[in-house]
This record gives sequence, structure tokens and C-alpha cells, in this order.
Amino acid sequence: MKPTIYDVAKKAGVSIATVSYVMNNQKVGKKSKEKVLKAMKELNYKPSVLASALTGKRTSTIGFLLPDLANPFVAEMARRVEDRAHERGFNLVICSTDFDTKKEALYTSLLRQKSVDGFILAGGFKNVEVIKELLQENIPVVLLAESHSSISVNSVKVDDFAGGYEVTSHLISLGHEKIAVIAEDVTSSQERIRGYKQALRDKGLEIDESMIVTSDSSWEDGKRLAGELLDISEPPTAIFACNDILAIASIFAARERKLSIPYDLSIVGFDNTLLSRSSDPPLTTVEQPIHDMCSRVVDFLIEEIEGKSKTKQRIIMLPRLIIRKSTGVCRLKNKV
Amino acid sequence: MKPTIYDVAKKAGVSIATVSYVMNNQKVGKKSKEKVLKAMKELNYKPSVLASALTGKRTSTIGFLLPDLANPFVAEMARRVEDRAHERGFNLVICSTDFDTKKEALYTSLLRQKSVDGFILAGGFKNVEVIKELLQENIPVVLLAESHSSISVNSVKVDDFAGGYEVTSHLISLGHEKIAVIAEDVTSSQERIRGYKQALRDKGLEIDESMIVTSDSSWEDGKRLAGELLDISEPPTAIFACNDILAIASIFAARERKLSIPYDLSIVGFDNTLLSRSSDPPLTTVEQPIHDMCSRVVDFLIEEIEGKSKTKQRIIMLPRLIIRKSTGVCRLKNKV
DNA sequence: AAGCTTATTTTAAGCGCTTAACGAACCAGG
DNA sequence: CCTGGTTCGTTAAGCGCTTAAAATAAGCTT
Repeated sequence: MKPTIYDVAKKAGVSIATVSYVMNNQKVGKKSKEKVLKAMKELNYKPSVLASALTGKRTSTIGFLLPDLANPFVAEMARRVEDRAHERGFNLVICSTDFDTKKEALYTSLLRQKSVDGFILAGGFKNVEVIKELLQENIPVVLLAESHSSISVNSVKVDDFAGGYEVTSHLISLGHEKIAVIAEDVTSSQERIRGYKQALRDKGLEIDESMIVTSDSSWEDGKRLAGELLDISEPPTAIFACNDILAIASIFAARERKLSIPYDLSIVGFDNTLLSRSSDPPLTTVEQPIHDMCSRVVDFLIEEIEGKSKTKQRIIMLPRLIIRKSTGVCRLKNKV
Repeated sequence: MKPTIYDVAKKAGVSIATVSYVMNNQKVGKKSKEKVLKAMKELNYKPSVLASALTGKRTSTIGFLLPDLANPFVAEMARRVEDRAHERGFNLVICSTDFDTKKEALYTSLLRQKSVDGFILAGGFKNVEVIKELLQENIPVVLLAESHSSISVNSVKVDDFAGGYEVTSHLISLGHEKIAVIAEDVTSSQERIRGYKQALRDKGLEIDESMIVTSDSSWEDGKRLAGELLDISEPPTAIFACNDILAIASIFAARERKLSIPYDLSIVGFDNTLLSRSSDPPLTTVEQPIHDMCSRVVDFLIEEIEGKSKTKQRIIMLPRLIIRKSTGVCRLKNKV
């Protein structure tokens, strides 16, 4: 059996309270302290987090809900969040929600039963009711790469509007005028679309709503949607995909139609994942400062957990356009 | 405050024992049962996992240690494991160990303090001492995509020997005779190398140990090693990388040297990740039955947790060679 | 209707730890 | 040598739940 505090106390010849006090660095006489420490060493004693959490201490565990761990961008975020959390002495319970409000509600509920100290909700967390509930019950929550304007909740994200704006400006500067967007059904995509529209407006180009389509975030759907866009009579000359996977799916759709990239079609992704560097051709994309965002979100949450945070904040970081080989001068430019 | 079992008992007008019994589906009179259920509904009562675990019940939480969550293959495994675990009512605490024996020891220790019900150790879990310790203390453990012949522990993995053999045979059939291997410092790579050597032997080719190099699994190191291999006076005509990332890093190294693939150099990866499909050129690689492996490993662990498993097993699944565009006929063949 | 079973509940003792409250031991001052 | 203030340590209640054992209620028999 694993040793308990009683075993340590007996071995050290003191009461369990004394043992507890030395573990928590409370005032304890030098001699007892030594005896206890010695006993702990000898028994290789590790206190039970369960028991101490039951008395009101933290579990040092964070619930991390994200859309899909298999998505490389998400996985990378998870890794960064994990690193920072460990540095701060926390573990992560990770759950993929698949953008499913039912799962979101289920997992938050389950994790609360397990007494996690707080939640990081990443990507497109949809269930606003759940967030409100957590907030109302004073459970620490921070949103990552997402924000809901309707509620007052801490969040850390990239400036999606700026990202969309930059991408679109870049495309326009290459002569593209008919630019499609393949979005995801999440708030960040909405922001990027806002940026996209603003850029079009600023250059005096008209906005064609039929050029904006929303995917279910899967590779397959991305490819299907890109295909549909390319099959219309006057197809777009550029596609702005709201993540790298959708962008690569678009490359595949284009390839099936014998379109060469960027000669016949320019494609831009988002996230600057490993995928974007190794694809054929390498993707022009938008880098998110994952590292900073994730460290920040963890620190932020822990502040809340420790009750140090005063006011709600929304932290917005700047994205960076990375130009690679998937975008080029619009071939139709001369015709116009 | 969250409602406790006392609140439910009071509201239902019964003792807490009765409430506990209805939660655990013990014999309880119809009337009391209804009253309790009603009270639970009304209070939106959720029992504390902490408290019940303290009395000896499961936490329904699995510790999942893997080398690096940011690696797409690993992330995909994590996703599958997670799915199956959730189906079976378990959550995952995920930790990246970076092949670091210190971290392996630290994280297992931490998670044990948190009373996880068992461990899945994935990828290249190096710290055999830790595994032995877990085994000795009767803590359920299953290895995933890894096995240590020196100890008797449950494991689920692909037949790495067969994978290495197939890759090499494929390359040989294309006329390659000088085939390099970029391995990882893990047991699965050792197996693949065994398969590689066997294939060479079976075709009467000689084995050149200098063609076998071991990376630290990072992209950068893969690229560096591939570069070194290509810079020798009689470079290999094919590279077998032990995972897709290393393969793509090799592509980059080749590209820097103006080598075209597969014309000047054939490259094979392993794992069949998203990366291998979207790279330039798409990679010939080996598919692991991730889905099955991961379901199996979870079921396996849960059997152990529930005390249903009798004997230790090693489950080996078959890999499948997927031929894409990164391998081709050896250009030097005619010269020979 | 007493006596005996059986079905249903309650009592109460933990699980391993924290912490407020209390007590003992010690030292200085008077 | 007694009083009051410190310092260290112990006692014991409690966190929310489980479960063996005891108590009570209900049902049958004769």
C-alpha cells in the first residue's frame, strides 16, 4: 500500500498535523521538521492530491477543451499550453469537442466533477451557455484563439481581423480581384472575413457574398467546397482558406482540375503549421504567435485560479503574413 | 456552493447512505429512489469524483505519456486514444516527455499522486525503471507503439520489423542498393532497422553501418543528418526515414542540394500522417493502423484497471506500405 | 397477534489530508 | 516562585463519499 500521512507521522514520532505542516511549510520546530523529512524520504511518501483537494486545496489540474487534437495547429497549441502549465505546476486534462455543443457541455460537466481548477476553452468553443454557467459559478475560464463579444470573459487571441485584412491586401496587390474565402464556422473566421471585406472595400473592390463559403473544418469538406468554387463559370483567381488544412485541401481540389498553383490560382492558408511549410507548393499563410499566446493564456488562467486577477481582459496579439510559393500575380490581370 | 450528498439527502428526506446507494444502483426501495432522483435533478447534483475516489473508487482518469504532442503522428494517436477513452468513460491527462527519462519519472510520479487509474506510455518511453516500478506496484500500464523485450508488460504496436522490411524491399525492387536510414532513438526504429537489414541480406546486398544514422527526432536534426548523408562522396540513392517528419526534412535537405525527388533520390517516410499526403512530392510511407491500435490499447488498459486481464500480452498489428511519388527507379541502376 | 424472515434504511467508521483551537513547555520579568 | 507571553506540538472536527453492521419496517406464518 502507498504510505499515508499516518505512516510518516508514526515513523517520525509526531502527529499527522505536524507532518502536514511541514509539507505546507508552516512553522515547525527544526528537530521535528528534520525527523519528518527523513521519514518522508525513507518511505518515499507522496501526499495524495485527492485527499488534500477534498479539504479545499487545488487539484493543480486544468481542463483544456479544444476542437480536435488531431489538427496540427491545435496540437501545437496543446503542446505549448502543456509546457507552460507544467512549468507552473499544473496538469492538463484534454478533451476534443468537435465543435459539438453537446460534448462541450458534457466535458465541462465531467471535468467539474473531477474538480479541475479551471478551464481553457480553445478554438471554436460554441456553447455560450456553458461559458456563462462557468462564469456565474466563479470557475476560472479563459478562452484561447476565440472570443465571444456577448460575454465578459478573459481571452487571448490573435487579431483575426488584421490577419484577414493582410491576406486580402496581399492578394489584391498581386492583382486578384475575385477572391474566395473558405471559412470555418467559428468566430475567428468571422473576424477574418471582416478583415477581408474591409480590405476589399478599401481598394474599392466589390464584395461578392457567394465567394464566401463555410466548411465544417474537415479536409474533405474543404476540398469539396474549393472544388465547387472552381467549377463555377467565373471562378475566383485566389482562395483564402481560414486554416492550412483547408488550404491544402484546396490545393488538391485545384490539382484535380489541372490548375497549377500559383499560376492559375493563388491560395493562402492560416496558422503557419508544419503542413504549410512542407506542402506542394509551400503555402503563403499567416503565423499566429502560438508560443506567446499559449504561455499567456496559462498564466492568465492561473492568475484567476489564484484569485489574483482583478478585471476581465481580452488580450490580442498580432499575426504575421508569411509569403511562400502558393500566391502569385493574377494571370487575368492583363485581361482586365 | 456546489450541492453535496447531504443536500440531496436532506431534500429527499433520507440519509446520505440511501443517496449513495441510489447513485450506485444498489437495492433501494422504489419510493425513496424516486425521491432521491427527484432531489438530485432539482439540485442539479453531481457527485464529487474526488470524494468517491478517496474511498477507493476509480478516478476514471488515465495518464497518457507521449514524446511530443506537437508531432502530428503522436497527436493523431492522442486523438484516437482520447475518443476511445471517452467512450469508455475515462478522461486523459496528457504529458509530453520529450524522450527525457527525468520527465518520464516526474510525470508518472505526479500523476500517481493524482491517483490516475492507469498509464498508457506511448512512443519511445525510455525509462524502463519507471515501468518496472509501476508494474511492481501493480499499477495498470500498457505501452503503445513501443515495447521493451526485457520486461513483461502489455503492449500494442505495429510490426516494425515488417514495416522496415517492406520499405527496404520496395526500394530494392526499384534498383536501389545504397539505402540510408535515418532512425530515431527508440525501440521501434531498432526494429525497423532489423527489418531493413534482413531485406538487404535476403537480396544479397551488403549492410553498411555508416548508412544508418540516429536523429533526435527533430526536424532540424533530420535535415542536418540527411544533408550529411548526401554530402559524402558516394551518397545513398534512397533514404528511409523512420517517420514522416524526418522524411520531409530529408526532402528539404535534398532540395537545398538541387536534387530532385524521386529522380535523384528516393525518400520513404513512416506513419502516413497528413504531412505525407500534402508534401511535395507526396511521400511513400508506411501506414500504421492508428485507429485500431489506439482503441485496442485503451480497452486493454481498462481491462487491467478492472482487473479482468489474466496474462500479459503483446499485440502486434500489421503495417501497410503506401507508395506515392517520393520513390522511383534508381537512376544509377544502369551504371551498375 | 406473537414470532420469524426479509426488505429497506440508518448509523457510524473510515478514506488521507487540512486547520482552527487547545495545551504543554519554556523563558523573562517581577 | 508565580505570571504572562512565546513557541511547538497535538487534538479533533471536517471535506464528500462508501459500505459494513446495526436498526427498523414490512411481510408471512401459524
